[in-house]
Amino acid sequence: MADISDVARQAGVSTATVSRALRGVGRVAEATRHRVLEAAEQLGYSVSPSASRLASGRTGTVAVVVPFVSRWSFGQVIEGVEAVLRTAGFDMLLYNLADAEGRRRMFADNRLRGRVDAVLVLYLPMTQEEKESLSALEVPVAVVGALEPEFFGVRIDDVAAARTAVRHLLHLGHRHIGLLSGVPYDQGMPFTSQVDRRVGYLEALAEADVQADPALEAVAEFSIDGGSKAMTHLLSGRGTLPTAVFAHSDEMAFGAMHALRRSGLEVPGDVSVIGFDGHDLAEVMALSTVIQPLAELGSIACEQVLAALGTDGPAEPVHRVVPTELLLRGSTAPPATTGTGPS
Amino acid sequence: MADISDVARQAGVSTATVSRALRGVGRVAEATRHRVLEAAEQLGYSVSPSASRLASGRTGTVAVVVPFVSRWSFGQVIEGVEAVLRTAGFDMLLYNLADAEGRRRMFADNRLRGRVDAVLVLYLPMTQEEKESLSALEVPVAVVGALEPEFFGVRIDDVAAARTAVRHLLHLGHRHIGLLSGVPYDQGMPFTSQVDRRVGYLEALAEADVQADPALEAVAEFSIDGGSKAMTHLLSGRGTLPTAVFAHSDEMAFGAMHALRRSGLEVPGDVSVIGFDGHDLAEVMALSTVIQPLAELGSIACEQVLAALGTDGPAEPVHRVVPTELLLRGSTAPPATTGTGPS
DNA sequence: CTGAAAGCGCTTACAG
DNA sequence: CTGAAAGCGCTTACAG
Repeated sequence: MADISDVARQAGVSTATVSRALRGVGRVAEATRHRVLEAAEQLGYSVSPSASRLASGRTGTVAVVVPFVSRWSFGQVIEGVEAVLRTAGFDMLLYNLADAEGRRRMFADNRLRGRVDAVLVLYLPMTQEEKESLSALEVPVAVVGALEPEFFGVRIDDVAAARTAVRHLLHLGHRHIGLLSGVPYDQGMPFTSQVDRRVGYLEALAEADVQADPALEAVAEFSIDGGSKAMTHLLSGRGTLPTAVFAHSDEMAFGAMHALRRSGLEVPGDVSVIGFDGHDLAEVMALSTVIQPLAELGSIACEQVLAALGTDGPAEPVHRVVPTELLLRGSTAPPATTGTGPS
Repeated sequence: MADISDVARQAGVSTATVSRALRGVGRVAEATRHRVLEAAEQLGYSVSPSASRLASGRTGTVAVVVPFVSRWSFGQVIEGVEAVLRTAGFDMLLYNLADAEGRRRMFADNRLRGRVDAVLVLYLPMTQEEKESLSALEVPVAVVGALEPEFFGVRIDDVAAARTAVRHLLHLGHRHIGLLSGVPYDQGMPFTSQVDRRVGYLEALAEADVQADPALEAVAEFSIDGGSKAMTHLLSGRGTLPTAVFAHSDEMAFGAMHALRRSGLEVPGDVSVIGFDGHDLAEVMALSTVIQPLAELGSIACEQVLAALGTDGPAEPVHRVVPTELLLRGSTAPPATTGTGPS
């Protein structure tokens, strides 16, 4: 491979000029620039990323840290991030935490040091230590799904979104509303979203003077299977059966619908179901849901750190909250007239 | 940040020894190694990736090139890749082609040069030029979904898998079997899978002496919406209506089921549907499908290139075909007794 | 607008 | 087993 000195020789200039001409920085005479470009073209030259990184300290790379790559909602956010990155000419390094060991490697070992110009953390509750380890990187960090004072951030208003969903069920006449709550992957820290969506649920109930019933809450994984298990748990409970459930994700809602049908119950005839996310398949499943703009959350976070990388970037982390939308489909209806729900 | 010379000084050795001790290569006395490790620990030293790359020529990074990050099946493959990479301590650079422009940037501009030690290409039909651009990288390349002589590769036997699925429909008594075929994202080159699955479909029909009917084939995007459109197209055709359809992906099958229900047709009462992939939601949708081990395809491809990176790696590209499995659920049944399908 | 030169921080034959 | 030194290929003040 030709290197920068080959190009310099061919163009009859110094390597410094080649570097400037190729990157379009500094003052280079038009004619000189032209000669350099031509020489580079002729020699099939492309700059060595490793050398450029070492000399400049810039990597042209952004890390995206996710709990689970293959979960639908993360795919959406990643897509949003990727589009912005691609346009800006940045590379994306994807880190899947997957388990405690992966997590340790990422934070404790400071895996990211020197590898990226910025970090995007998607829906990950972090300990104080983990946050400090990120701060120690001294690069812009944006969090999707929470607003931390020390980082950029973008999220939806989970309390409001959940309240709206549950209000709708209340308006339909439901009084026994179950909550299918998701837990973060390591079962350790609950993430803001989980807590907030529960708060919204409780607020809506309180507004309507409906007594909250702990027996109507079930916690499980953020997945089809989790939703199915949580629903099954509620159905097998000794207490009141719900006539409607609010799930923390559409995938949980799908699992719940499946569990209900397996128990011989109809949606929405016996139990109404409302989900959260705006999954591709929600339409096919006729699922009412709270739509959140996942790809946009990713794009915004990405733009935040990219802006911070610029010379006139913000000095302080910027935070942003984006709106959600309740989309009603066939999975929600008034409760059966007996008002007692499925027997 | 402490650099390698700080560690060397602290440990009372040369930087060469620090480098060897830290990486565990070459001969280093146990006591020396110990002192180096301790010094590095004390100083909070971590090697500069940029410097290490420049000096060694290795990046510790593998590129994964996909047409669409957020499609379910790619997420599965990526997860398989990622698990292997994480264990091996490699980073993953994710490139989403998305459109012709992204594609051009990847191949023509040789974006990958100097950035990675190996490349994994997922389900991407490539032109001769694109393949040459990959070869020019002079790093191991593995393709998932096709077997190219010049690259490592892993795939399923699409012909056999499709044949098995269609045979099942034939055994049930269907004679008018539709094909919902997927097209690659840029509508340009058909990918091996698409072609092969159609071959399997035609072979199964031929075996059963069933005349293939071009009016029963529809081509659309590999998505819910694509499946819905393709199904709608078949239903609105002037020719014979199918009593069963074989879709190239579960997502297409979901879309088809949706389209059928919207037309007042029942699955499998009026039309049987069989999908392909083994999607998370296939169980909830009661979809019969051909299960392919997507994550495993990713892991295998990744292991192929990682092995090639080792000193005793294979000289020639290795190819592998993994088995699929037909899983029957409630979306397939014998045709209505009239034998003419939905009216 | 352009060049000489230092510097980025490692790795790796080579010698001993 | 260990070290001196070259080399990896750029970028960037600094000077002119």
